Amino acid sequence: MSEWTTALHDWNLDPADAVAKQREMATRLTLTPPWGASPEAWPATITGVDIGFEDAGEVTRAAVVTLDLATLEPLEQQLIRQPTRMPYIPGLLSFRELPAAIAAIEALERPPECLMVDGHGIAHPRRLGVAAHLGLWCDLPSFGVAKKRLCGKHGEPGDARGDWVALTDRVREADAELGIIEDTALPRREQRSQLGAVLRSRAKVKPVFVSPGQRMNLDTALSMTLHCLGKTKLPEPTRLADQLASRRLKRLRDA
DNA sequence: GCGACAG
DNA sequence: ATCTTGTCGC
Repeated sequence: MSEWTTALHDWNLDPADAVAKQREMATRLTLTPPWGASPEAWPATITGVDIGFEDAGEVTRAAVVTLDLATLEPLEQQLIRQPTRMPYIPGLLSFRELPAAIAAIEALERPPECLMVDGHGIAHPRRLGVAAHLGLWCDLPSFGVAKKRLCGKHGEPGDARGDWVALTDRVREADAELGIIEDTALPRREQRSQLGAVLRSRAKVKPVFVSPGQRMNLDTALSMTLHCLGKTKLPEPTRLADQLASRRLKRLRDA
């Protein structure tokens, strides 16, 4: 894991180059979904993506689970294991997790139509969290559902499932182009950017952070997340990918 | 200069 | 993320 700077597909990146690459890629994001916030126009499936590790991080495990979006029944799943090539660096998570995630997605027999990723979408310092990066790479609508905040500020959402508050951040480089500055009429000094939502997915449980990725907006990402909610804090696609990627399931009852 | 910091 | 059992509470 010492030569992690050497190759990620066709990239040859050290941290500074990765950051530059993120700025460039954020430029190519399109926050317009092919369908709206109402279920009638949505695709037939949604694919949950998550990454886990073993051997003190030496091995990366990428799991993808495709569910029928109407019934939330699992249709197909893939699990890929490969040597880890990069350490974890806050803000550069996608460079560590994407190679394996992409391999898992390519292994799917049924082409994914929409991706729900464990992590952030544009709720990232340079607006390119894992979900956005992966959606851009696959050219698929994508959004992120993260368990912790990476950047931005927010209040406390209400107690009921479905309650949410906005996650906003100071305006950054890509924001005008992305169209996420909430009030362009305000003095530059007071402008804020709309990154996503802090959603109470389950009563009395810490909220999750929902943010759009590629070809997606907050309304639709929120609607889809709520629609995919089962009885737990995490929506089904991500929850299932999570238990697949996490080694505990394999240890307890390997099947 | 001092924190904060997805998985 | 991961190392880890039982346990308190809705």
